Amino acid sequence: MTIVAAGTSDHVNWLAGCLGRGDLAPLPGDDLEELASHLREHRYAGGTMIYRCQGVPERVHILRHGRVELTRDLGGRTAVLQLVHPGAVFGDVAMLLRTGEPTSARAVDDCVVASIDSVALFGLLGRRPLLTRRWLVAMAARMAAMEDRVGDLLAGGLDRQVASWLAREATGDGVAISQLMLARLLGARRTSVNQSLRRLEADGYITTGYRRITVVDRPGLDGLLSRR
Amino acid sequence: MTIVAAGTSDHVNWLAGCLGRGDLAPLPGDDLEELASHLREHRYAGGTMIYRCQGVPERVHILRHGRVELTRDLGGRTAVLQLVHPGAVFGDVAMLLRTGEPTSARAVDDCVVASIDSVALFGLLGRRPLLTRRWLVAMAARMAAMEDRVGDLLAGGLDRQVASWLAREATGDGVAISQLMLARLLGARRTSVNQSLRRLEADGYITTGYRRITVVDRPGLDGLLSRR
DNA sequence: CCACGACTGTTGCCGATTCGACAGTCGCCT
DNA sequence: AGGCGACTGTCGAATCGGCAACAGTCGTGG
Repeated sequence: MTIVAAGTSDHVNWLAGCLGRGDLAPLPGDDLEELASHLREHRYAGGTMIYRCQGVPERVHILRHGRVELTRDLGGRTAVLQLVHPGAVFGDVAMLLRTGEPTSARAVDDCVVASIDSVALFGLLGRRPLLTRRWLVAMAARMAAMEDRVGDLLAGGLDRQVASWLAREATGDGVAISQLMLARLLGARRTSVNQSLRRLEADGYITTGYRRITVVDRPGLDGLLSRR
Repeated sequence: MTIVAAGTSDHVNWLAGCLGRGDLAPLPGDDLEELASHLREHRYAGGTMIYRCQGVPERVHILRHGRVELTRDLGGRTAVLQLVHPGAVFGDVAMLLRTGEPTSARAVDDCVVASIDSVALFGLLGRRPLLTRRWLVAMAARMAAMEDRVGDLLAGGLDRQVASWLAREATGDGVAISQLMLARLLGARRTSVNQSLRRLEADGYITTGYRRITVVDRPGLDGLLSRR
């Protein structure tokens, strides 16, 4: 892990596109600049821990590059609660609620993570109403994603979960993910996920490769989810 | 459903205790009063729909009495995403994101629901920074609950889910809930939930009655969840 | 360019859950 | 008090996913 000073102008530009739906709650330039001035950038190699389940967290993180998984140890197994994408915030819930952070964060790929001291952010939210509003909208977006996730988990069989996850996560040319990680994300065994994937492949919806899943027939996949 | 004008002083007192953790983001009296002045109160009989999955919602709701379930129709079955308790907000996520409301709300018991026009609330959040901050904290609390929920769903077998739900939901003398509703809440079949309950009962953790589950040995239940 | 670690494909068995069905109980409403 | 609708308890058959094990493939780093 290396540390890099932040707060330069390209940080400000980058920040403007973060924190969820900027179009719904625009931020003035000086809010962005003050936020950027508090940020410090860290790099983490793929597979390393960013933090472990801990007490009240000292920093709130914004992911710049790579992917981060938030995990929780429950019942002897490790559940992956969320896969964080660039531009998203993590660690803020515990900070807002003043509770211990109940999850651990692990870099899936090589990552660049910007972070801000919890106390500084807390003060900032008090002084900058528009930042608070933006944060609220971003939190709502995450909440909607979490509700979708719960819906998937409740809805039915593993095939449906796999299909739903692919429909939501796969961009144009597919997803780079190992079957093992996908299995942990869905709370299932790798062998079962493998079988689901092969069924979807046999039905012509996807193709699979090494650490990669490609959606071939997205309309068909969507239809699968709405029909059944 | 009957409509009652709101905005009286007892509404203000009641509101002060709503919206999650008030201790973390206190609201001045005039913020509360303005919010209360916009509220209208509706009553719904148990079992009736408050709203169905719809377009952009016109009102945001705060539950005053009773319980409300937020459901989503997926894959031919109805999944219960959340069981709303008095003092909690629902319908705000879609309003903040300007999207259609993807869930339906049904009164489980006889309910009293206060609601505010979406546009009015939107304006209010713009004018009242402390209200926005409070709303953010309340949203964070719901987010934490949702993460717990996902953890339960990922963690393991049905017995664990039932135990975990009971540990979280059961107050002093138990919960009033039918096994069918609990099953829909956990995404399982009623017969399976029935068997889990009878196992927990046989092990001396709970007793069951008509539409009621009573936790007899809470320490044991907690132990069950942390150990395994 | 080779070796090793990580990942994928597959199989048989088993326990857990679902499905469909039915009988008995509870409580509310008339 | 009676009747009806909702809820609970139970069963066997079918299905799904978990478990354990192993062989084959990929790609990366030395």
